[in-house]
Amino acid sequence: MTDGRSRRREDTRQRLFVAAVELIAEQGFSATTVDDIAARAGVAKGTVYYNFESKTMLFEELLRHGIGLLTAEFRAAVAGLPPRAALAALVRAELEYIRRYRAFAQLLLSEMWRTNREWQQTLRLLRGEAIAVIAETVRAGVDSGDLPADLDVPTASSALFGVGLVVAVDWLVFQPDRPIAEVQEALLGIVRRVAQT
Amino acid sequence: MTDGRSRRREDTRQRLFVAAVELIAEQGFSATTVDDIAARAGVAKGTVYYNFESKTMLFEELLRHGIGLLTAEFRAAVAGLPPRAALAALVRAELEYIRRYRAFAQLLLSEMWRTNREWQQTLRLLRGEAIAVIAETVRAGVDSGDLPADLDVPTASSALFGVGLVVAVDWLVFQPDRPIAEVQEALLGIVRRVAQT
DNA sequence: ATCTCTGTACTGACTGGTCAGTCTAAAAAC
DNA sequence: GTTTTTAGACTGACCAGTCAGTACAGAGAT
Repeated sequence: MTDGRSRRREDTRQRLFVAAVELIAEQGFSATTVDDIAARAGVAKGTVYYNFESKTMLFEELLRHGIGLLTAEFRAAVAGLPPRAALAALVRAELEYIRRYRAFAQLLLSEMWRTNREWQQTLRLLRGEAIAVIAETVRAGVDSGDLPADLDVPTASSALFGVGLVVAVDWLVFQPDRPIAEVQEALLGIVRRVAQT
Repeated sequence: MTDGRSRRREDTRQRLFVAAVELIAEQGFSATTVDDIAARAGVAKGTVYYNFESKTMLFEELLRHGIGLLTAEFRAAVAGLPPRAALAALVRAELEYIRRYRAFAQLLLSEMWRTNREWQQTLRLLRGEAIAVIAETVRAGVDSGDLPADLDVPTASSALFGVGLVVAVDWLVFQPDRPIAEVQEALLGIVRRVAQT
């Protein structure tokens, strides 16, 4: 599993992920061709189909990989913190993630609210996993009295997730010269004020 | 201009707009075929090309039409109001618009942050027109001292626009049974708190 | 009133190109 | 010697855009 052979194969898969995420972020899933992905990754087309079952499966595995990473960072960020600090840590983690994987964030923003696509079910499930971490934190805050008791936990959680995504990507696309630290401050300010009881 | 012939033609164009906006919101621009649009509108494929130069031009005219409407409603909403009331009116107008044209809002959210698409330039321009109305209002608020003097006007304006879009569409897609009035209250609450000096 | 005539709106079969996915034989990596 | 990758020709489905032809409303002409 970690011998030379599979390490090599894992490299190729990573290169294909990187190529696919960039192209799909720019153009969308349908407008991106498998030939493009192979060319950008510097591999032959056959290699794509040696490593992935289909274009759709490549995309689904990409989604799983990307959101899995995000969920893991969310979990690491909140570990052991009290509710209010944990909430701030989540915002920081989300923005840090978007800064590192901006193409994936852009892709998520564009494909997240689609309906009637083959991979839509997968995406919903994964989105749910990431938001569940946020929801646990918000729930803890409500239970401990740190957050307003009448707060709608699932709604607040998904709104928090979406707001971070849209504000950060908007900033990246339309004002790419500005430092991400500013977005982070602005968002933290918003969340802090909103969370005030 | 308003005789039977052009009225009929205008009807057909409207039907094509409606069909196109629904399909593109669900599937995206590239995944939506001209045959699909024609079929949903109940016309022959040739009719699409009789009324529009190309699939891309149909989409661009659709964007112009939809965002033009939004911009007009923004202008009507703020007319004559003092800054803080105008800001609340803008949020209300945006949500009212999204409630009425939910498919168009979904489409906007999905295509807004794309790069490298033929119609991207048009979309940026139109987005700028709508946000300009928000920016004028925010600017007036800063000048009159109703809003913090150190507020970054363009950033705050585009963030406000994007946040309304993402929160409302997220609600519509993932919790469609809930009344939009709740989103409106939640968003107004957020904006009110954030705008506090 | 009926009868051409004319431009407008629309039709749907067809074309040329594009693209996901297949296949092969041989090379390279391990 | 087994796994992974290569290069790219090929197939079949699909799809944007075209075009010759139909339908029909209304505007004179008789």
